[in-house]
Amino acid sequence: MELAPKQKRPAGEPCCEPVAYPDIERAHAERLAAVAKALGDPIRMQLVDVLRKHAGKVCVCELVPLFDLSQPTVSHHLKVLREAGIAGSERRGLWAYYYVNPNALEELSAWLS
Amino acid sequence: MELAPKQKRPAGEPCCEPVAYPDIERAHAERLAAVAKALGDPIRMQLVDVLRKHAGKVCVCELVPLFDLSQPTVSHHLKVLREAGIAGSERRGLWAYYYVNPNALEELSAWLS
DNA sequence: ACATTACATTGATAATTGTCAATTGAGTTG
DNA sequence: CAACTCAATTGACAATTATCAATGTAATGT
Repeated sequence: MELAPKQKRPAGEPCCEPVAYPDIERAHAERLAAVAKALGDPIRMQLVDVLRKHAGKVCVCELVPLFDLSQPTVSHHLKVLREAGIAGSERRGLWAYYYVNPNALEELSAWLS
Repeated sequence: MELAPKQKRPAGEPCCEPVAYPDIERAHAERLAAVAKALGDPIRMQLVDVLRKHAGKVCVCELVPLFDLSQPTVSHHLKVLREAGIAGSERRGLWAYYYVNPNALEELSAWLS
């Protein structure tokens, strides 16, 4: 958007120490933001919480009744978590089991602290 | 949405150990999700990163040129961060200085690990 | 007072998202 | 094969969001 040469300070004191660097390279920010975005919904946050508390894998048929949502909607949220790398799934016969991939969460957690 | 009595197992083995609990109370999930949602945009992620790296407060006039975005758009993102409790601002004369409120990030970070 | 600067707000718009009903797909049982 | 079960996908729709241009507001400088 070309907003480059905007530095016409009003003669008075400058606003602050010279510059603030965008250290974090864009790619990293995008990756972290993607994970955060996937967590940015209360339903998905609860899904992750349930999955994490059950160290093993949890059947979708157990997850759906936990929420006042249609099965397709829960399925949608699980897909979002999958695509963000936060959750993984595994089919076993008729059922699908979901689990949390701790790496994705650690990545964000590490950056946050 | 009344999807309660859905437990008609197909006679064969059950899908998994009885239940998965929604331990996390909804309010907490909503709070955490709100913070995550605010971080769920690459621009805001970079804004937070810059603010954090500059322990002090950073002038908006330094933040705007870092992005290929209009000043109102950056202002919008800063507002989102403010409303999520992630950032705070302070006016000093003509300028506005933003800073990160570490508590908000810690809250999320703590839950993540 | 008037012009200028910094930032916020408003209004508009295109893109994204959360949700459901209906359907599809895949696996199991009879 | 036919009937059934679990989960994913599709299509539709309302709500939210990211963005910009234009305007507003408040402080500063001349």
